[in-house]
Amino acid sequence: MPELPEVETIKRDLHEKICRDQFAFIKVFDSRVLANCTEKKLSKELAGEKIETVDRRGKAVIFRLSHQKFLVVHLKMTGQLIVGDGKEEKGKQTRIIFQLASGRNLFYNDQRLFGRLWVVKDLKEVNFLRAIGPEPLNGVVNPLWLTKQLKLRETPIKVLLLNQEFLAGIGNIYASEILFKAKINPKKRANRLRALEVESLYRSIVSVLKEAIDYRGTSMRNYRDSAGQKGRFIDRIRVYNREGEKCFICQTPITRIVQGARSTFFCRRCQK
DNA sequence: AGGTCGACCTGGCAGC
DNA sequence: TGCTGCCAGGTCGACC
Repeated sequence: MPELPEVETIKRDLHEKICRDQFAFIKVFDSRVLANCTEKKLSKELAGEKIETVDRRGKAVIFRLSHQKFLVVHLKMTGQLIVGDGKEEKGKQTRIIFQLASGRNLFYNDQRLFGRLWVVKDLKEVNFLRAIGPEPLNGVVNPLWLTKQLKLRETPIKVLLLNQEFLAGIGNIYASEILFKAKINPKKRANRLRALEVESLYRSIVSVLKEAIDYRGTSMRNYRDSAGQKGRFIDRIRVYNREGEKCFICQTPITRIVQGARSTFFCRRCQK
């Protein structure tokens, strides 16, 4: 579910709300979400830990704690991190409740149980963080870097955008949206993009992700922010999940294809 | 090296 | 109403 803009929204809100608060008591309702520890170990490791910062890397939320320790949360498709004032009831999908010293609760909800949490001393202990590519919005990624990287890849550009070892944080919604904005056919091989297309792709990656952050993400189905609110970028979506509906530019019906077992949406006329 | 597919799960929705 | 099948924002590992 949550891609870079959704996770960034959650990260900013959590940093604002619970930074400097402290974990008090942790209750686990489904231990399948614990990637590298038991309920007992999680409670023991976190109890008394102060939250120094809340960060993001790709689609993961990273709580930096006192005593050189990190809580890493990957929300996968349906995970949510929601802050309550301490009076809210546990929901059907609540898998963990973190009670904070301030009396508030941090809920980890996850319908499909794909999400995972790690407690580590070193972020390199988390496999996907070791292999993850650069952040698209932090200045490392630029047209020159993109040009060099694309030259090395024969894979269809849509599939490459989903590869987290290439770039961190882009998922299925934004991959389609970025390529629509850049007017690039999702089936086009990465190394076949012309200089102008690479330039356009770079600008689209940055502008689509930034705009989606401004709108606090996209709520297709399950996504909610840390207050349980939906993201508003759904109103700015141009192609995702719009099969058969008219392209906003040329009125051609939007096409759905399958690439790497995932749906891709695009306009046959605008994206040559 | 790159691709494709199934597995991991629950639940919403369309169609019959 | 209720059943079946399909689909879902992510990733991993097996296999070709």
